[in-house]
Amino acid sequence: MALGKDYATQQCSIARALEVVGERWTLLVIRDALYGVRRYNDFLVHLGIPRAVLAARLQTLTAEGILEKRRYQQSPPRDEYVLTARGIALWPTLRSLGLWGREHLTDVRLRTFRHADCGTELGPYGECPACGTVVPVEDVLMEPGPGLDPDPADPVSRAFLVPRRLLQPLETDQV
Amino acid sequence: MALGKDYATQQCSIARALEVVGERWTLLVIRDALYGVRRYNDFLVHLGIPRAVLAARLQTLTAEGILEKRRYQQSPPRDEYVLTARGIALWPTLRSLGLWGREHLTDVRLRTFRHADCGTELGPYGECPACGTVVPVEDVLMEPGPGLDPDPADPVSRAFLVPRRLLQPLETDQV
DNA sequence: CTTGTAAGTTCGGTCATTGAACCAAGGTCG
DNA sequence: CGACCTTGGTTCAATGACCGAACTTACAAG
Repeated sequence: MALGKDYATQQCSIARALEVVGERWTLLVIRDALYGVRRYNDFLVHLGIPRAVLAARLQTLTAEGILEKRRYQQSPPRDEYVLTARGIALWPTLRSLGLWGREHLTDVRLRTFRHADCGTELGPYGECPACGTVVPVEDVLMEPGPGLDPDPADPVSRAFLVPRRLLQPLETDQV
Repeated sequence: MALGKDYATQQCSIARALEVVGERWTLLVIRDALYGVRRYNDFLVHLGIPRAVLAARLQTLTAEGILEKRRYQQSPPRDEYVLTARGIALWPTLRSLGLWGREHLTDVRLRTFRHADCGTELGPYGECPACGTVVPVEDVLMEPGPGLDPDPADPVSRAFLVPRRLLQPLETDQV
């Protein structure tokens, strides 16, 4: 556990949140899940995470109600991990964290997020400045930016080179 | 480092951000800095963090330009750590993370954040719904909520039992 | 019946975190 | 003067987390 009992003494919802999502890799797993990744192997190749750590994180996130494990084929038995409402609710946090990283650290535009209905680029908190509304996560269009490697090694990164809606299931087989 | 070279291969500003602020304790140090904590000892007692880890985090955050070390008295020489603009820019991220934690994990209202000018409770991203503007961090009033321990052990937590503006320097000596 | 795939588990080595003890520069008290 | 206090650290041994590689299971395809 990232913080364990230490954070339990903290009377703060930020500390509580970090107990759940503050471990290494966890927020990146959730990010990938928002981008449409659902399968163990896709997380694995896209994140470059050790297998044991990925298995542990998926289990913790499932236990915390952020991901849901569901069988997507019977034979051979295969499960996928899908974000719950609780997990999807982390989108504004990840959006603002990514924006901070872009503005204060990288200075390169790697991805652009737009309101799919009107094409307007999202504001800092995931709202649409044109429509004046909070955009539902499934109506966010993720576009590749100029800073991205045009020929990445793994199939998941390749799938992200074309505009996609958030939460739209990734089908690496069909790529 | 939280993610080290592993994250460097990720073409993503979220991953870059987590390289800098994703290590254990780091976001809680920044949270405390936003709440007005500036001194080594105040961070220490309020967070319950090991001394060596605190020293390491303060150094990293200073090197990354998120905190600034400044001398606040000459004799004996004493330094304090103050947030830079880059550090203050993490407020929306911490605000949305805390809100997520409150809504999805704790269900108890530990603190309330208001626009100091008009008393309206802040919206999910730190904006003032009444004024329709983004509230500057120093104009955010932090109020204790009913879920807080009314008699905490450390003086920093005691200072937080009374409404305070964010970034207002904590003077534990005067409490 | 050999090979392949998806989703893991196991394991030895390395790296980070922890808590306790120690250090140092300068006060303050008697 | 000498003893103790405060602030802000450093050092160190023990524990725990993470890492990468190898192995496992369950099934399908050729």
